[in-house]
Amino acid sequence: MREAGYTIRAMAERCGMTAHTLRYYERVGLIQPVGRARNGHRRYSDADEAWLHFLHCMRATNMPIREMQRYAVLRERGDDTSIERRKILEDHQAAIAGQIAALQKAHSLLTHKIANYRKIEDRIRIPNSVTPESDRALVSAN
Amino acid sequence: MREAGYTIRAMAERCGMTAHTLRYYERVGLIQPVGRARNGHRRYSDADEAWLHFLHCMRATNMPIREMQRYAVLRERGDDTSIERRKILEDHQAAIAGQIAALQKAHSLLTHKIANYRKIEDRIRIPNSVTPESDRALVSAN
DNA sequence: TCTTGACTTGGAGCGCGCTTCAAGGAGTAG
DNA sequence: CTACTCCTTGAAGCGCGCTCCAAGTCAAGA
Repeated sequence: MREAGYTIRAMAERCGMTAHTLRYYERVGLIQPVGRARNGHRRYSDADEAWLHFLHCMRATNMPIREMQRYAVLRERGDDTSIERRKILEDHQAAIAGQIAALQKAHSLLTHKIANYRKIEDRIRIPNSVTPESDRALVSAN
Repeated sequence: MREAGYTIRAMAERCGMTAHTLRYYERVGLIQPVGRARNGHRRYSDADEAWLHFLHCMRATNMPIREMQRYAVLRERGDDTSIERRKILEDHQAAIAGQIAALQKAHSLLTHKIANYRKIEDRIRIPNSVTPESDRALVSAN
């Protein structure tokens, strides 16, 4: 069975999802019913791939499935839904900015904590060393 | 019932969690059994608060509960678990870096898509305007 | 005394996003 | 023909992280 388009397996690999997930996305309306080979097997187009990549990117940044569904429905309705779709994307972009901020905060917190652990380890490796005044507060601060 | 320490409600607010979540965290061992007032109500200390803030920060950056449990257990075992704990934090920091990268990629993708939607909207507002050559490819590219 | 409200517990329930199962069909190699 | 692989479907199941429920205790206020 040749015929044009990617098999579900191939597309799953290309998009970094599983075949299960692709069927699931189709079932819940995130992607329109996919073309079929004569034997009934799905055949994905390049357009499908682009859309799936987009979906993957949105999911990977924690857009809920429900929101993606809203977007997908608008997309199917055409260009006159542009403003609503843009709103969804802008909201999600703002959500992303928030996530980035939280992650950066945590990242720098971890930098400090990791440095502190190194100090604790030093103290253990060199048992009788004198802990500098300035570090007294840090060490063992969980 | 006065007595020292924060009520569960107060602590929940301070940490941006619900009282339910605080009990849940205690139940699954993320936090040691909390002190009690004479009537059996929980009373949280400042040390509890610091730890809960840390937990909150880790959860907010998608550290799984299981991993936080591993960390909590090591922390209770004391300073000789420093290396293991540091490893956990370093791994999580790396995970955070990965998340930030994915989010930034999505953020810039959205910037482009949003700009494109604006173009579509312009075309609709000024029906007979000429779409510049350079934009032909972009417009309607979902 | 009665009510109100904040807390306690163990256990059940829930929403999300998949993930797996069971049963079956179609095409290919030996 | 047999065996194997890859696909199909509808439906059930699952892991996570809460979230809520039911029933009870306790203390303060009217």
